[in-house]
This record gives sequence, C-alpha cells and structure tokens, in this order.
Amino acid sequence: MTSMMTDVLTITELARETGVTPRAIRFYESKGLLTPRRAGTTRIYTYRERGRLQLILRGKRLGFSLTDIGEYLDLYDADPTQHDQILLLLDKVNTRIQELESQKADLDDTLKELVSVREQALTTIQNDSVQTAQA
Amino acid sequence: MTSMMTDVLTITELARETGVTPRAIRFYESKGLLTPRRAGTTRIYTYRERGRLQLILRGKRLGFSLTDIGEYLDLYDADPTQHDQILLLLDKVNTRIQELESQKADLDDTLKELVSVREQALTTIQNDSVQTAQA
DNA sequence: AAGATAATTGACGTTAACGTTAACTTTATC
DNA sequence: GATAAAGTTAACGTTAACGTCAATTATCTT
Repeated sequence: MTSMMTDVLTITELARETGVTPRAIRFYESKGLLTPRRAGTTRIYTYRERGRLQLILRGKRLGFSLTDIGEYLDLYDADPTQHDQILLLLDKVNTRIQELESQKADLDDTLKELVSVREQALTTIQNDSVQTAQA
Repeated sequence: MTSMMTDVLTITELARETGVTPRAIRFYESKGLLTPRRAGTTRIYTYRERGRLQLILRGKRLGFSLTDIGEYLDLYDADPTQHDQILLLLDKVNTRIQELESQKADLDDTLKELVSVREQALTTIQNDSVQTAQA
C-alpha cells in the first residue's frame, strides 16, 4: 500500500511516523480513542486521527491511563451548542486541571531534590580532585 | 499491636498513615524498595522507611514504574565517598532531570490547552445567557 | 494461658496495555 | 491473473502492580 504524497496514511505509515506499533493503534481504536474511516476494510488516517494520536501519546507520557485519556479526548469533541454538555465539560476540565497542577507540584519537588543531589555530588567530586592535586 | 506514641510503626499503622494497603507495602519490599527491620517476624517501620514510602508514592503519581523508582531511591543511598559511584550517580540524576523537564513541558502544553478549552466553554455559556436574557 | 487480634508467607486471581502467532482476505505489482 | 506484500480479525500470552483468600504463626489483652 503506497500512499504517494497524499495527506492520508495507512496504519503502518502512521505507525512509523509516530513510533507506535500497528497493534497499539488498533488497540486504541478498540478503546474508542481513534475512529479512522475505512476504504473497504483498510483503515485510513487523516489529519484528525494523527492529532488525536499525538494527544494519546502525550497523555501516556504524563502517566494517564487510556481511560483517562479517552475522557480527555472527549473534551475536544464536546458539542459546544449544548448548555448541559458545556457545564459537564467545564467540570471535567477543571478536575483535570487540578490533577495536572498537583502533578506539576510533585514534579517541581522532585526536580529540586534531584538538582540538590547533583550539586552535592559535584561538590564531593571537586573536593576530591583538590585533595588529589595536593597529594 | 499498639504502638503507644512511639516513632516506629507497624505495617497496618504505616498503611493507614499513607493510605496504601499492607499488601502493597509488602510488595514494595519484595521489590527491594523498602527494607524494614524485624522484631521477630514482624516488620517495623521507622522514619527512614516512611520517607522512602513517600518518595515511592510521589514517583507513582509522576507515572514512574516501581523499577524506575527503585533506581531513583538508590540515588539517596549512594556512597558519596566513592568517586566512581558519584559519576554514575551524576549520570543517572542528569538523565532523570532531563526526563522530568520534558515531562514538565508536556504538562505545560496540556494545561494551556485545557485552560483554553475552559475559556471557550465559559464564553459560550455567557453568550447563551445573554441571548436568553434578551429573548 | 487462652481467646481475640494482627502479621506472615504462599499461591492464585485481576486489570491494563499491548505483543505474538495464526488463519484469512485485500491490494499492489509484475 | 498469479503471487507477494500488506491489512484484518480472533485469540491467547505477557508484564506490572497489586487484590484476595487461605493456612500458619505471633502478639496482645485479660
């Protein structure tokens, strides 16, 4: 299946482009995270699906489950004309923002500790080399 | 097993204090992340183990595997008198700092997007209510 | 010391997130 | 139009991180 410079991709092309396996991509689809159209039986991926896949991968890097990521993706699809939908959306968004803020705090704490560990190590090494030079 | 205002804890006490189950605590020990002393067969947890458990939980919140967390905990135990150990330590610390920095970037991107989604939702709601008031 | 309470060690079960054949059907290429 | 290459579904396997008994042993309280 050659795609000849078009903007739709086949599954293996999308796989190579994103570094995930075709199996994983089909798995995400089975979980409702992707919904590619079909050309006959073959899946075709357009701009939209590619963007979604990037969001999925970012969510994973952030340590979220696929279920979490699914809800997150829904935020982008929510029908903005339905009042109730929007209120629900707002609630979900706020929840996730709080989660991420606290995650960010954890991250900052950990980073600070690691930087301090690094500085101690550097100091120790420097003292060592001074002593070595004196000896 | 009552501990009567001492600074050592039994496993269920530590469990309640941290919100994790005894089973999980034993599991962490089986992975080498905790090494409580024993009073006979009973595990006793001191200040050190409690601190370690907190680091484990934070690592989990940040999406790291227990294996990752184990290596991370080793950084605190590294003998700072051994030159080679320190160089290895520095390397590991630098690697992890980079990982966390990129995770932080992901996090910031996601937060920005969510805040923008929220603002759009709020705008839509406000327009809605204006129209409703006019009708 | 005796019953209740708590801890310990297996061992098997479970869920998430895919990997890995296997058996077929399509599609592309010559 | 045959054959290779790619795609599809189905089903079982795998790893991580525990949960859930079950059977024993230890400890505390009275």
